[in-house]
Amino acid sequence: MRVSRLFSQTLREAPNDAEAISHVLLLRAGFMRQLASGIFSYLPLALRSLRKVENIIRAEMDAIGGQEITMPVIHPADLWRETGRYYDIDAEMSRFKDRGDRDMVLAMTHEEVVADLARKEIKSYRQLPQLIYQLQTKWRDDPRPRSGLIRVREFTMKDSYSLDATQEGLEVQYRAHYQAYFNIFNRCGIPTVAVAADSGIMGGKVSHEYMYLTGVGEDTIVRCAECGYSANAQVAQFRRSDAVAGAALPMEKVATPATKTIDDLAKLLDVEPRQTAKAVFFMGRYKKEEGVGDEERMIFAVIRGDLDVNETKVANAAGALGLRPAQDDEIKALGAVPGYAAPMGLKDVLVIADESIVAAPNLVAGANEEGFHQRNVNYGRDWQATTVADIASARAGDACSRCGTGVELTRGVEVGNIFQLGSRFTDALGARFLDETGRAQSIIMGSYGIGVGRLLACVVEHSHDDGGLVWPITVAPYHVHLVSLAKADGDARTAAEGLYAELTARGVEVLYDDRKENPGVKFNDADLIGCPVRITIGDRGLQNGIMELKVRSEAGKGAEVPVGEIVAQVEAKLAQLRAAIEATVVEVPYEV
RNA sequence: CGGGGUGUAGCGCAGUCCGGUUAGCGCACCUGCUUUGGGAGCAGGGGGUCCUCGGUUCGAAUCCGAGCACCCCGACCA
Repeated sequence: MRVSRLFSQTLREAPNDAEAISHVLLLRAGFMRQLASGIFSYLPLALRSLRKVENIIRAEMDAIGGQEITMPVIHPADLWRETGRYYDIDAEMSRFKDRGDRDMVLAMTHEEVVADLARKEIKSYRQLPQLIYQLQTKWRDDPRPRSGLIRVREFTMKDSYSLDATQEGLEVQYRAHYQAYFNIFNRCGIPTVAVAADSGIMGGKVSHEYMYLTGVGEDTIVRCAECGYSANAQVAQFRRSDAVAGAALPMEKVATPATKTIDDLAKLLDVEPRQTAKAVFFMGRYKKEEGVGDEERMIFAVIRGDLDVNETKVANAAGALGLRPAQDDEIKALGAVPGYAAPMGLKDVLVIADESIVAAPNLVAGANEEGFHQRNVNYGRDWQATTVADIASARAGDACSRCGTGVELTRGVEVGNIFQLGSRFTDALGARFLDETGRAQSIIMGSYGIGVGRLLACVVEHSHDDGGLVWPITVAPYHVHLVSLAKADGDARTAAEGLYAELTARGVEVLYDDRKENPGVKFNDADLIGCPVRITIGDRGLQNGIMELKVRSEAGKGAEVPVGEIVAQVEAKLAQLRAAIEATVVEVPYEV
């Protein structure tokens, strides 16, 4: 491709509304342009890189038996009603009517369509297992797109779906994805970790998220350096510190004016925070039926005072689709006193208690009266929870649930996820097969996603410098950026045109800067666009019989290469870069 | 949805507080000449619903009201 003919232009200055480095560089280098919040056009350079990512994904999916298909972007709402997700999912799914007044939705994922295909196509155990996948547009009306391609509303996702006769079969396909995903991310040049995750709207039990660790990430990951335990903070487990032991004492009301926080309270009564009980109120959203608004229920979460409540865990324990903090007037409406709420004597409230509460005797809890607390509150004797569960958030330094070492918290971007779905969707849609004995059985499903654009953004976050992008060879839009310093016909131009033609003929992808620009402009653009290898051809070098070959990722001046050796040296360098990436593709032990 | 911020040429910005010639600067773009190995120089030139609608006023980019868009933090989410 000739730069003079390239559709996009580079920008000297970044648009003011770009903050994340991947966003800034992809805009400046002319890879993409924003149309609306979370909606982007991908220009020729970006599309080339995206296609390469997609082809890496295809190769790995095909290698584990995947068959590529394409499913519709627009689905009839009835299909989503059958699985119930039409009601479970809120405004994130966009809905509209077609001309026949039929309810339709924009696809945010494809479990429903796959289960529908399965019920129509799969009749016999002989047809199983299957693995189908697609690379296709998703629309998720995210309330808060941000950071360029890291979180968008319209995006391309690779989603694959496994269909199996048995749970064991599902696990085989799940493990195949587990490794294939590492292969994909490594080939794209980014390190990732697989972490235990919440399954969210997918349901199911086992799932992993693949995290690229970076400060710009929005997910918090709990990791143990000692034993390797890693989990999304939403579900991360840890060992709670011991409670202060003692025989149960009689309850005793004490005046505690103006103690809205646990710290104030502990100080006033001269106890440790872990000797108190903390109450947090949420409104939980429950399944919405046709034509009816959200049904909300008050949830009262109780946890030991030294711990923090984890909303995802509370929602799961309470069976709610989502939570929001309760307002003071909602709390009062139930007869509780904000700041002094007691778990005792509440009615019509779902009480979720953390495991830490049950084992801790003689806690200080609210007295349900402004300015008063109760001492010596004991679980079981004085109050009961609807559910006792793990609803605590792990913090840095908390003891690892496996080995007891202090855990670390890091931030990450989720570039992929894998779910063992089981038969939730196939049961809902009646997707069954006949087993060897002629009995109908539910098809067992798994689903597996990778955000292609987000992955590309992570590659940029991982690989750039002050000059711009530094593409791994595997996803670079072009292999070679050929800079011709010639502004008019002459030896340099002839040599550049000749090399461009020769490399292209040999299958090397070349971006050829044939513009009549000053050298500085061309070098800066080459650095910004970030192709792995740059060749510079100028009259000065040619007079000495050399061209310059520089590797983008290596500092310093490039190498002077005799004209006659340039093609061979370029090919050798490209092979070397490929080999370096390939060396990162290794077996990763499977961890649940 | 809550909090904060920003909307003036393709990009970056000034002008707005305190209303008043023809709305300005840098980069980018076009023409010519010169220059030519790390964002060149000179000269000439094109490009604007000053986010939108309404109001105040002799007069609005500027003041008032409403709305919209985009960004950041949070809620939320994959």
